[in-house]
Amino acid sequence: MNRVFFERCPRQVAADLIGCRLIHEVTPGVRLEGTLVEVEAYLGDGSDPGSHAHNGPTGRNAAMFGPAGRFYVYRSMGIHLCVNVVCGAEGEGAAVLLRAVEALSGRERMLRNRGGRGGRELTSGPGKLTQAFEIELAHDGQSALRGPLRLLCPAGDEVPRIQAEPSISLSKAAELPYRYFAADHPDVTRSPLNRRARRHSSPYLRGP
DNA sequence: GGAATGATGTACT
DNA sequence: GTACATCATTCCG
Repeated sequence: MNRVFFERCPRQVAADLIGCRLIHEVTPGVRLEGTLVEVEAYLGDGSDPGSHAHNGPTGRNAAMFGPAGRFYVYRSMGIHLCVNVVCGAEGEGAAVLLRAVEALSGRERMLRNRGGRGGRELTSGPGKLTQAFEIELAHDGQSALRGPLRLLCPAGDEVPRIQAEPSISLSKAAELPYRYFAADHPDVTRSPLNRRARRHSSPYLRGP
């Protein structure tokens, strides 16, 4: 995985990210690791009304307009943090939101971070995974290619079956954004939790 | 199982 | 003031 990987269309990046690893080396020797099983693409160039970048750069979304391959971390609904990877060309404002992972290592520490909520509730949502992985606002703008918090493509040949779920209608856009998830992990997120998905009764990481 | 709601920070009108 | 790229809790069946 290199910077060119992220300099493509966010939908291609999103599809290729499924099955990749999210790694957070909190301190030397303490390593949290998981497999990405659900992401969501946000297009750039003002073409995605649902994107934080749609109305141009602000203090919060500045990282989205920086070079590809860096994290964009922001506070959602006042309580939770969400983490994206910046994609496309610099200044384009494209990104992929990391929505769910399957925990691989450091599960006990994640469980503590999550206040004891484990099982499917451990990392099955944008706010949950940032809490479990100890992702903070300080990671905003940092590289996703190297550093304590980073993404890694597995060398193996385990290529998960990918499903794309076009969110057929945001109130503002026709068919954006796009959610991608590993079909092999239908249980990682609960059924529709966010209002938008509920409103349009679109399946939210439901099994085949 | 599914639906409604409060908590809470920030950007923006 | 309003709208959110959410989550946990509390209802109801």
